[in-house]
Amino acid sequence: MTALATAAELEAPTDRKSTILNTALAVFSEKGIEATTIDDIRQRSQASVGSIYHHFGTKEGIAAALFARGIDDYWAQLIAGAESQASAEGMIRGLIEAHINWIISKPDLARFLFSRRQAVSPAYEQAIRLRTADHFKTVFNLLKPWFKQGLLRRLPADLYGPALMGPAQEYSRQWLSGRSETDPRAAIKELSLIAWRSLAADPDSPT
Amino acid sequence: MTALATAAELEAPTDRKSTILNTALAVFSEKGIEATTIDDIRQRSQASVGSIYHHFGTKEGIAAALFARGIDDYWAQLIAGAESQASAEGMIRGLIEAHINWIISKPDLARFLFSRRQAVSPAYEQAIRLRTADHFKTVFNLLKPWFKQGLLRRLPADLYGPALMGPAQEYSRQWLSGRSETDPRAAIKELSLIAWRSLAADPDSPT
Amino acid sequence: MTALATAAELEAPTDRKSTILNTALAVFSEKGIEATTIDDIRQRSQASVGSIYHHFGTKEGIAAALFARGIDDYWAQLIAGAESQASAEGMIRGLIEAHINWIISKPDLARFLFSRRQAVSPAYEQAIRLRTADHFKTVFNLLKPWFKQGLLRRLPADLYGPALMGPAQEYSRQWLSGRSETDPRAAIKELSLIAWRSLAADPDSPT
Amino acid sequence: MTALATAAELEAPTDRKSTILNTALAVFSEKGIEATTIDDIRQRSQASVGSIYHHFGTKEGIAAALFARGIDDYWAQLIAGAESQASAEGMIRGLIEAHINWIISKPDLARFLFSRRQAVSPAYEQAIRLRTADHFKTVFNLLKPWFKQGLLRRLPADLYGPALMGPAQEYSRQWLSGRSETDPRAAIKELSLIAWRSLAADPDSPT
DNA sequence: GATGAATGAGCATTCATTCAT
DNA sequence: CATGAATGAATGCTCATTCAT
Repeated sequence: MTALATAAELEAPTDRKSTILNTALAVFSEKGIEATTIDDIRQRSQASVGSIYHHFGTKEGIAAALFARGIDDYWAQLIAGAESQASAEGMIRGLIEAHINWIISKPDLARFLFSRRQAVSPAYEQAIRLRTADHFKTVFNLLKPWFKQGLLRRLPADLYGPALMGPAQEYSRQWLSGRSETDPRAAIKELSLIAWRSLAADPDSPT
Repeated sequence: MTALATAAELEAPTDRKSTILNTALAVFSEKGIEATTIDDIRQRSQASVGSIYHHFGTKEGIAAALFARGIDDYWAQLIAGAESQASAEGMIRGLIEAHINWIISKPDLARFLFSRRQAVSPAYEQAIRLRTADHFKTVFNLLKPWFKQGLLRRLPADLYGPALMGPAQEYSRQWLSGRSETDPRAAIKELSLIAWRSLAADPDSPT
Repeated sequence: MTALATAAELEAPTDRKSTILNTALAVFSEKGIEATTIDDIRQRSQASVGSIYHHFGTKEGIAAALFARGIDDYWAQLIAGAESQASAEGMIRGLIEAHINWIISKPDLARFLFSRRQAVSPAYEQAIRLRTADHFKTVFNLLKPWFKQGLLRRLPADLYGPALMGPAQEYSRQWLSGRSETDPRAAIKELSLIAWRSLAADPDSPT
Repeated sequence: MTALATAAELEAPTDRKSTILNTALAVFSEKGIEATTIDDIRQRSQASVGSIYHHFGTKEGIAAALFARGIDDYWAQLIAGAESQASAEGMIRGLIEAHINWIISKPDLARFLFSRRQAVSPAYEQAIRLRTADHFKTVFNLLKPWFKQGLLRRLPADLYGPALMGPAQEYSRQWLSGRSETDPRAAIKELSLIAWRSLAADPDSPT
C-alpha cells in the first residue's frame, strides 16, 4: 500500500537522501523551517552541504519533498481509517481516530505539516493545495452514500472540513505544542462524538 | 469599551510609533514575522531604522507589542459577544459571531495572531499563554451557569476549546488564507449551530 | 571642469565611499572583476562588508560606479586633448596624446575599463554603450570641420573608431599588460602619425 | 593544410572529447571563461562530470586545449594569407583579409581567444605569449624582404603589431560583440588600405 | 572510459542592531 | 526624538574536484 511504502521510506534511512530528509524533518519540527539552517541539517545528518544541495537543490526543495510525502502519508491514513468502517458514524469515527493516531505516531511530521505558512513558495503552495483538495474529495466520496441516505447534513462546501476535523485539528495543535495534558487516545471518543453531532442529520440520533 | 479603545489605538493615531506598528502589522501579515525585515518596515513606514529601534528596542519588541494588543483586543470582543447574550445557546452563538466578526474586521491582526510559532521567544510565549488562559477562564466563567444547569456537557478540560472554537478557527484559517469562497457572515449561523450541537447536553441523558 | 572634478573625486579618499571605490579599483585591476572578492575589498579598504553593501548594493554596483566615472574621465581627457588643437593633424595628435597620457596616469582605471566583457550585466552594458556613443559623437563633431574641408577621408561609420584609435588602443593593451618595453610617451609621435596617415584625405599631405 | 586540419578537428569529430571541447567553446564564448561552470558544459555536452575531468583534468585544462588550437589555427590562417601574396601591399592585404575571414568563420573561437585576461594561469599565459611571439616572428620574416627593399617603414618593435593589426583588431572586437553594422567583408578593403598607409615607407607609393 | 554522488572551502549577500551626529 | 552610516556574524548556495562503482 502506498501509505505504508511511503511511511517505510520515511523511516528507513539507509541512503544519504533519506537520512538528510529525516534529519531535516526533525530539525524543522524543532525550530521551524525558517529558523533551521542548512548547517543544522548538515551537522545532524553527517552529510556535506554539497551533498544536501546535490539531492534537493534548495532548502525549500527539502521542505517540498517532506511536504509531498507528509501530505500523502497523512491522507492515506485518513482514507484507510474511513474505508475500514461500514456505517456513517463509524466512518466519521474512523477519520478522527486515524487523524489522532497519525498525529501520535508521527508528531514531527505533523508539526511540520500543520505549521506551514509563507514557508513555502507560492508555486509549491498551489501544488499542495491541489493535492489536498484531491485527497479531500476522495474522503468526501466515501461519505457520499450517507449524505444520499440523509444521515449526514448538507452544509456550505467550505464548512465540511471545519465541521468534521476542526475540533480534532485544534486539539492536535494544542497537543503537538505541548499545551495538552490528556492522552490523545482518550480524546478520540469524545472528538468523534463531537464530529458526529456536528454532521449528523438528526441531533437526537443514538450514539 | 476596552475593545474599541484598543481598536482606535490600532487604527487611528498618526504618530511615529503607531505608524510603525501599523506598518509592521501589515508586513508581518503579508510575509510572516520571520521573513519580515526591519528594512521592510522602514521602507513602508517612512521611518528610519534608528527611530524604529528607539521605539521598540528589538524586532521582537514590535511583534510583542502587536501580540499584546491583538490578544487583548480579540478576547475583549469575544467576551463582549458572550456577555451580550442571556441564554446558553445565545452565548455560544455570541462567541462564534464575535470571533468571525473580529476576523473580518481585522484580518491582518488575525493572520498575525494565528500564525505565530517559534516566531516569538519562549519568554513571550509563556506570557502570551498565561494571558490567553486567563481570558479563556473569563469566558468559561460566563458559561458556568449553563454547565450548572446541565445545559452544557462536561468534557475533558482540554476539549472545551476545540469543541467550542475548533470549527470556527479552522474555517477562519481557510478564509484568512484565501481558501474560502463563502461569505464569513453567512457561516456564522452554521458554525454556531455546530458549536452548540457539540456542547449541548443530550436532552435524554443530562450529565 | 568635470574631468578634473571627477578625477579629484577618484583620488581624494576622504570618506568611506571613495575609499571603498579606490580600493575596489586597485583590486579589480590586479585580479580582474570576477576574481575579486568582496572580502578582498573589505580587507584593503578597512571597511566592513555591511558598509560596502550599504553604499553600493552589489559587487556589480561597485563596478558600475567605477565604470561610470572611468568612462567620463577618459573621454573628458580625450575631448580636452582634441579641443586644445586647431588643425586637423593637430587634433588627431591631440587625441592620441590624450589617450596615451590617460593610460599612463591612470593605468588601474585603464586596465579596468578596457578589460570588461560579460563582467557587467546587460543592463549596465547598454548604459555604458550609449554613454560611449555619446562621447564619441562629441569627438566626431570636433573633427567635422576637417571632413567638410576635405582634409579627412570619408569611411564607413564603423571604421572611424578603429582607424583613429585602433593602433593606440592595441598598443595600450600591450603596455597595460606589461608586454611592452618602450616608453609610451615615445610612442605618441609614431601612433599619431599612423592615425593621421590612416585618416588623411591626401596621402601626399605633409606630415 | 594545417589550418583546415585543425578546423576539421574542431568541427567534425563526434567523439566525447571533441564534443566536450566544442560545447565548452560555445559556452565560454557566451558567458566568458570564469562565468562558465563545469556544470554548464556538462549539461550542454550531455557528458558526465567524471568524463569531462577524465579528458581534461581541470577546467583550465579545457581552456588551455582550446587556446592552443585556437592560436595555432588563427596564425596558420594569417600566415597562409600572407604567403599567398607576392607584393608588399598584397601581403598586408592578405593578412588583414585572413584575419577578418577567420573572425567571420569562427566567431566563437575568436571571442574566446580575444577575451582572455587573468582567465588563464600565469603558466599558460607565458606559454601562450611565447607561442604568439613565435608566430609573429614567422609573419615578420615574410615581410622582411619588403623592409629590406625599403617599401615598409621601420618602427619601434612594439608598434608593428598595433600598426598592422590594430584597426582590424579593434574593428573585430566591435563586430564580435555585436556593435557593428557593416559586413566585415566590406571592411577588408578599407582596413587593408589603412594598414598599408600606416606601414608604407613612402606615402607616395601606389595603392 | 563513463557515471554521478560526495566533498568542503569559498562567496555574495542579508539583516538585526548600535551609535555618533 | 530622528537619522542613516557602520558593523560583522550568519546564511544559503556554488562549484571545482575527487573517487568508488
